[in-house]
Amino acid sequence: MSSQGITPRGEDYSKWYTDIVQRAELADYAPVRGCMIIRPYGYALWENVQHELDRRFKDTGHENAYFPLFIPESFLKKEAEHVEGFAPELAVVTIGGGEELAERLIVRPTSETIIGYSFANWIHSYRDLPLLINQWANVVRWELRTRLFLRTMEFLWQEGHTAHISHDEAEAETLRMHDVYADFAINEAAIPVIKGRKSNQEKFAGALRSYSIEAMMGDKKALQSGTSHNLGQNFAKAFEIKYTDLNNELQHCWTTSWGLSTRIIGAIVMVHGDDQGLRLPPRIAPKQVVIVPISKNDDEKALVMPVVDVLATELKTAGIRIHVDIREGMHPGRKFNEWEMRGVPIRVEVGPKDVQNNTVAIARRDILGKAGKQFVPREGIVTVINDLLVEIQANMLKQATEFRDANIHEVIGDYKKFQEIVADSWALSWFCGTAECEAKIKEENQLVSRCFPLDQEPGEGPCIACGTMATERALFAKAY
RNA sequence: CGGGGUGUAGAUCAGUGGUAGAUCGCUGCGUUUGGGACGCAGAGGCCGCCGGUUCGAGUCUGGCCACCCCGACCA
Repeated sequence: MSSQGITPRGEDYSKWYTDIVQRAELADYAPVRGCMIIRPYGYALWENVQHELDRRFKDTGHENAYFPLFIPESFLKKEAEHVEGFAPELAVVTIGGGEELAERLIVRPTSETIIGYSFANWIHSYRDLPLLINQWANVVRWELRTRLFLRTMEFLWQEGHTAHISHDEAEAETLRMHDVYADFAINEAAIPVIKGRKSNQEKFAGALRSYSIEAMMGDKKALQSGTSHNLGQNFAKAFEIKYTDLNNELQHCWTTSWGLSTRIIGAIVMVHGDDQGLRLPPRIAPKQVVIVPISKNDDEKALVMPVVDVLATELKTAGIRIHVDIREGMHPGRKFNEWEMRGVPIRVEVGPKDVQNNTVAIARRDILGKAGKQFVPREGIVTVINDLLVEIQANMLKQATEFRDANIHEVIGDYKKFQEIVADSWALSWFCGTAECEAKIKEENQLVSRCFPLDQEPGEGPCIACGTMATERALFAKAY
């Protein structure tokens, strides 16, 4: 049976994750090394992610565009750090139409270079700035080890690219999009992310500064799921993205880039999933409500179905994403388990007793068993469901937040304790951020700093690695 | 690329040198349906690939390949 025998979440986390992703029909491995087939249910989830992000990008004034999959090798080589950072993970096309190519083509690992080329052509005057572009695309990185959604050779994402007249404006844009990601993660995906700045060692290849949102998975590992980069003038200089300012002088632009990928779906699975399977936050669940009609015979069916139809129409009209499970010959219990496994937030049961009593049974996915099941009057059902969807969304965020907070520990100055903490959870410690200290921690704990959280109280304390006074705390955790 | 595993039905896996198996799923018919129903019938296999030993190999053996897990690299 497809929904039986799920590996419990605590037993073997990797196995549980792969199991859930495949059984809930989000995605499968493709017969191509490290590549993924996203199934309709998984893609519907991604479409909701896209919708919510696009809605925000519209508010921030970004426009969608599309750039080529193939990038001339020479483009990548124009920015030294960038090519160095990506070189090991590039897929390169050397033959086209049976002929060896004069210049090799890179399958984009990200589009800064080809977009930089375009920006150089589009921007002439300060009046053309800021230029705010977003692209929905696939990219390819030749990863050594892959996992469904979390790391695949090819993945889908959105990448935003902008150009500005000053460093400060570019920095403001970077932080604005950083906020957009955090807002999306917290309010749509119910993932309580921590906003932070990457250390110099961990920042994007070619960037001045990188910011990320960091989330805690169910096994207490960290997952970086949305990054924003202030690229300074590095790419502008490499691609000659220049404008004429008010004084008729040529200036280089200041550019940014930021991206969020299908990896967020893996995060949703790992943050919210339980022993019973997937749990999807109502706001992005492809199906928010599943209606299961129950009838023993044709008479009962004739009684129940008209009520189900009315109910379905009411909910659909109210803009709720519903599914009516009319499969014959499958017992209700089986359907209940299947939809729980697929993470649908609310199940509505309609049987002869309900029709008689003018009620329906409502079961919520965030609270399983009797405690989460109630019989409510048919009248005003839309309001009840709408309120419950909001409540479930809030409860899932609350549960994830409590779990996260219970597993972050502040460690000051005590390296031994630091090592004990990071072996199993997250540590927040004063950190000087030098390459030497980063290397020491990596060597001795097999992990690097996740970020310097923003919005921290000013102060200073001894760097956890070297003991010299540091002015910022960093988060440390094992990561995907 | 290092360390550890696994390759047998759609899935999960048994299989002691001697006729290829179980459970679930799938198809058909009937009975069922408020927490994973049942009966009967059926379909489905180059036992990862190539060689060796043997009268005989899913089983022993050599090589190759693929996949999974733990690292290194990374979103």
